[in-house]
Amino acid sequence: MLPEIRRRRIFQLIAANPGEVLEVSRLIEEFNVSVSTIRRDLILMEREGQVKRVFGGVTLASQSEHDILFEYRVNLNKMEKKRIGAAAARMIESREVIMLDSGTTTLEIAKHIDPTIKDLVVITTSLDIAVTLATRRNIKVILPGGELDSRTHGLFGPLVEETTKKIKIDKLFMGTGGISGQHLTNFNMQTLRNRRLAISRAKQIIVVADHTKFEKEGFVPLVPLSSVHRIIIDKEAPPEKVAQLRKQVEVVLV
Amino acid sequence: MLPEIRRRRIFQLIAANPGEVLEVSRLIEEFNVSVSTIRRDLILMEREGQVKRVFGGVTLASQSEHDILFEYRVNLNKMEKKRIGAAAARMIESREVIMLDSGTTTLEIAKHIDPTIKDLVVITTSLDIAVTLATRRNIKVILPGGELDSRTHGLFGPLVEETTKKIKIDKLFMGTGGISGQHLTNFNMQTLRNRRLAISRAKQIIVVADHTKFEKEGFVPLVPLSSVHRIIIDKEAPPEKVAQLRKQVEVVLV
DNA sequence: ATTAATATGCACAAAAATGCACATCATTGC
DNA sequence: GCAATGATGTGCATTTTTGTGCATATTAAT
Repeated sequence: MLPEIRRRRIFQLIAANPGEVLEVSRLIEEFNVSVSTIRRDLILMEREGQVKRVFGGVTLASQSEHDILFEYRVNLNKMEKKRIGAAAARMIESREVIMLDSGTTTLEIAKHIDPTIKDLVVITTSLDIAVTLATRRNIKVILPGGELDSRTHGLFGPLVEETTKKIKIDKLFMGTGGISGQHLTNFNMQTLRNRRLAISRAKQIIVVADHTKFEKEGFVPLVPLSSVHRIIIDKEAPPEKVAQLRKQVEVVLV
Repeated sequence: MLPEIRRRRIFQLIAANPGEVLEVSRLIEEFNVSVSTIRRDLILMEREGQVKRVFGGVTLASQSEHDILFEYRVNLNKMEKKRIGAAAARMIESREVIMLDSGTTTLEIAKHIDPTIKDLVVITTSLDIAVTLATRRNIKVILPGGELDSRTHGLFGPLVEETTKKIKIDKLFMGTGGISGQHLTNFNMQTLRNRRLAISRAKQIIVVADHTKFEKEGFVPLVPLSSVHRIIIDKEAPPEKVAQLRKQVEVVLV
């Protein structure tokens, strides 16, 4: 059996009974491998953040099931998103009001926010971001309300707009569907209005995008690039595209 | 038995009778281990802050279930909560607008909603419920917005109220801090206003409570029992208390 | 086919958990 | 108060689990 397959099976066994502890001895029997192998698997999986090791066994890292889904998606993430997220997080300062759009890259921003930051207010349409930041005492998390989109775990609709109208945002961190010539583009009509409104309320707009966004093109132009203050992209981005981009907006390569 | 499993079971035993003191001798019998072991467990658990040691035994560190970390709470009285949740879910019908309060019991309601239900609208302050229902195509999930409470994973504050004012609710499913004589009680001032407002907007109010709620008493009266239409409790509830309750409100035992 | 990279099992050292004996401390009854 | 009783804390030997280095096997890459 391939180690990767074994590890997935192990995870399935653990996830089958959330809240329970699965014994190492049980896993040894199940897969007919040595203690060392199982242990190394578990160490690996713990580093990934999926599971928590306890003396003699393992449990799920998070007890509520929805965190599982969410952890999965994070693991599908590329290193680039983590780098982008970390770079963006360094731009956040104490006592600011920031808005985090929903998306996997913005989720990485949330994960990288300085743990010692003071009195930060985060407004987000992303449930995943909200849950990630929920335990942070120094951060006030506010959700604008709205209807829930099942695929993105993000909020949309008139409620989002209503709330957005009322607030002032220091920094808006936004993902994008694609980058094309002069515009950021969007795939989704529903979030278009919400995003435009958020942009209008923000002092500074920072876009995060991995290099694949140059190859994609949403069917709706969102905003002209010139209205964005800064864009953070990973180094894999094609240099000629980056050069072109630099004419219109400050580009940060990470 | 793994030490971690034993400690979890110990915690469950303590939480099964909140307010009562669980004796060390009882635990020794229960797990067939030495005094030292139990004692070391309790010292550890006390350091975690979840439990308070007293001479000869242990109690919950706090009276309010809401002060217990969410990860621990979901596993408390799990079976009872599942039964209650299933019963409550059977009362939900297609094309209704329901509101689900945040809490571990209401989360069980969400999990048990009939998969074939049609055009249900669920308004909830609970992120966990929202994520649980997110993938259900036949259910529209709406969050009222608000500030996020880390312990309950629930939303609170003026934003919740604003949204609540605008909607009509067919059925409101609500948890409670405690049940005392004539009133439902609350531990939390923050959610008090939100809950009262929700009650005023709902045609039918259904309260879900496991039997431990009889032993607890929040410090703020929430609403008189008479204003509730139905209350769902598990069979472990003391019969005399249930009888008393029946005088004022329809009681469903599961 | 050869080599490099990874995975596995084993032996042994380190750490954790457990039970026991004994000293100390809290509680109770007188 | 003061002794009796029972609970608590501590040190130590024993058992179990964990971590580590190394040799061997397996897989992937050229």
